Amino acid sequence: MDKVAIRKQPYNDGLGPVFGIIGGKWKAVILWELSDGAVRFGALKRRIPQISEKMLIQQLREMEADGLVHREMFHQVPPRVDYSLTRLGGSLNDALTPLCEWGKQNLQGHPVADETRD
Amino acid sequence: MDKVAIRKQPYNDGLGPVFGIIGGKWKAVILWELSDGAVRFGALKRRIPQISEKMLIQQLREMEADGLVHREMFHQVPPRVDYSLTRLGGSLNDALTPLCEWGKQNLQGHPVADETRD
DNA sequence: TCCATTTCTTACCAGAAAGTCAGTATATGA
DNA sequence: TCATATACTGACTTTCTGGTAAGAAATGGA
Repeated sequence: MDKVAIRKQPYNDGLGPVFGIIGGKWKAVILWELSDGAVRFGALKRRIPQISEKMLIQQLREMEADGLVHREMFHQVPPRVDYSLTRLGGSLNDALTPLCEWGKQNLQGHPVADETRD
Repeated sequence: MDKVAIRKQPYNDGLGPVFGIIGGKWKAVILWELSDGAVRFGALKRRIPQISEKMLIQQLREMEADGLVHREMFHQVPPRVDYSLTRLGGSLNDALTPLCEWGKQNLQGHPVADETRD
């Protein structure tokens, strides 16, 4: 594995490191998709259609290294790999739900996320 | 003001847009620093020493546009500008606290945020 | 006159993050 | 023999983010 870029964040009562761990475009989404149990790589890909394979793998690997995600491979052909949340990943997911709720309540139809503005 | 880059996020039960709004290196930190009332630009700068003026202004402007932050200028010389949270910004801050707690409990001494790894 | 103060703007640049696309391995079934 | 499915890897390119440095405006004070 090659050198992973530091995802550096200013410290701030714990919030900085958190964004270091789930910052970026995909991590939180992936975490969310894993919340109801183990999912195969391919299935995960289908659940998040916009992501590229490369990104999905890259993010999963980083999350695995950070102890959020568990990876289990079955030696079959064609190969099968299941991803699931660790206890830590699950707890992070829990900590994320208020934020998710906030989004649902306050960001419906908000221009951010699908438009450009001046 | 020039075209602001879209901060595009994949939709996911509200979580995508949320990261569109507080994603990036500084927003959450700024939000946090505003939690105990209005702060002058200069004071904010001193509270977050690592941030550059350009970034601070840029992020504040985006947060203002997103309705998270209120900007009040006093016509004095030298100029004085106060920033404070809107109700929306405050509620986002609240939604952020579990995440912050999670970070404090689970990320103490974690390599992310101040190191490089392989 | 010249300097300091404060908030902000602009131009430019480096590096990081994310995207595209082609390729690899292996057993199975047609 | 050949295509298929699956989970990846690597090279390359594009887009985005963040950083530095310089300067503008306006007034009061040395």
